[in-house]
Amino acid sequence: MANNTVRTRFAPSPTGYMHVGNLRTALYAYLKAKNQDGTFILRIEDTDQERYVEGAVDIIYDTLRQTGLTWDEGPDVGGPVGPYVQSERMGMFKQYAEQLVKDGKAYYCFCTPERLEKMREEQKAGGAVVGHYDGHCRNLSQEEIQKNLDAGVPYVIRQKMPKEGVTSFDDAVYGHIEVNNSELEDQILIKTDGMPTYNFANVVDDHLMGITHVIRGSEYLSSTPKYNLLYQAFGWDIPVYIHCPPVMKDAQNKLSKRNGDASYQDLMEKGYLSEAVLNYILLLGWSPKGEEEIFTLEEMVKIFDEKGISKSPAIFDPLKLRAINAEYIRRLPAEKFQEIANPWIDRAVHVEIDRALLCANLQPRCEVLSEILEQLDFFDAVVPYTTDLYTNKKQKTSPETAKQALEALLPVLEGMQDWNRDAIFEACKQKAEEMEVKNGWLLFPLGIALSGKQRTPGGGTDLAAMMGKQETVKRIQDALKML
RNA sequence: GGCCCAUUGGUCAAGCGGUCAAGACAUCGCCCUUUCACGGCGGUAACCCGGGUUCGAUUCCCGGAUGGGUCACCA
Repeated sequence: MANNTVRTRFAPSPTGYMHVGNLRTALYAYLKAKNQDGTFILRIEDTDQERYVEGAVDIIYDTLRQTGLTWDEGPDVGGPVGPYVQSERMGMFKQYAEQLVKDGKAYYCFCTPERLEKMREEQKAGGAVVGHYDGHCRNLSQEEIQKNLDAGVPYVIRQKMPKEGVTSFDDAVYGHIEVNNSELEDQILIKTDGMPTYNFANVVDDHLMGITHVIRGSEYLSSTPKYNLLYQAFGWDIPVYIHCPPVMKDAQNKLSKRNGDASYQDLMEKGYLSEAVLNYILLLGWSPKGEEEIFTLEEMVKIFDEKGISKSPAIFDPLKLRAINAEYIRRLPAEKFQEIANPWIDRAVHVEIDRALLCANLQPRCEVLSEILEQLDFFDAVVPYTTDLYTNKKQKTSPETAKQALEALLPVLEGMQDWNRDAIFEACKQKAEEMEVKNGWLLFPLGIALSGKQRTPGGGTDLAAMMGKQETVKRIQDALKML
């Protein structure tokens, strides 16, 4: 891998399921790297023990692997700038903060939580910016500092922020953004326990790992100036920022991890295809140049351009996901469809049927694999129904005509030698011609008799072919008894 | 509340001073048809509101409204 190329990272916290918003961030980071022939890095940010969820790291691995977002450097595969698990990097941050203290760009702060609390109350009463640290320890004398240090007074390390002027940066998505430095407070770099704050660790890690493009959610937009002030304090190169708008559940609420169907795992269980999900989230907040919107991962890599990322939040639309999933299913080679449909068919059907023929009928009728279950509920046994199902205006059928139709069909079918789809249909069609009736008049009732349903994956003759002669004849005879 | 950001049909969105304002999903209708689908064809449907700037604003500027984000010894 060449030097100087793009290096992006996906840095999730193992705090639970992977929802589509997270996955989209990973996708974009992967695409950006690969589009430039760069390196995609996985870093696990597991320092929040409070929220740590058992097994969450595996979910991250599994999701990225299943979607094909393979990382070039990461906890398991290693790499030149490891370790890639943040908890294993904890020891190294304090020296960086102390370097800043030496340079006069940061300072020890011995303020107690109680004093901070009191300070905030006073700010509320006065006119000062509420919440900002008042700089109490910013100018302690060397003697005072040493005295406190010697006495073992707990302290944090804070960065000296400029009090005037503006800090600005150019985001690849949002453009030029600037904030007044007076809005920024002296941020804590190292906590009382000696551990770095998230922001600090993030900057140091990204720099040490040579990240050139930081791709993350827009919730970081307003803290980016703080990040940049840190890069500047160290004299490090500032990365390119690509902030992505949030994925919403509706106009008001972000997609929540709690909401079941938002997670990748749940979508898989519901019978969505991994490729389809990836394709949908690609389009959630990003638009391609042309009008094609179905892409393989390889194609995505080729066409991805962060300029296509939109600035406003996008609402997750399950209907569109379904449509894209349906498109993927339809494009599957027949054998492949049968392969992935089989487990679902197994759950619904326990008798022998012609699965190849079934699948040929199922494939265009199935938007999500889980639908297979309800669609095939009539194979084991006819679904209980009433004879008014035979009434169909368009086919001009009724229970009475159905009786005639089935009585006419029964001997035809009983006389079949070769029991296959085309032969059955031909024979039935001939019968219809002979009786001078429309195919539908004759065959619509057959479907009802065989299934007990008006909607089935395949017409009457298809169902007959699938379930076999014996079962077909039996079901017609049973149906006739009701008429 | 301060600051930052956003606002095109129901949804995702193209647009980047002059367009009959793309496309996709959804929806409606027609065709095809042994049900239902697939497929094909067609329809309905949008620039948040005021002011400017300009010969001309969806596009640029300023307000307002609405929505989102952010203001921790959490990540």
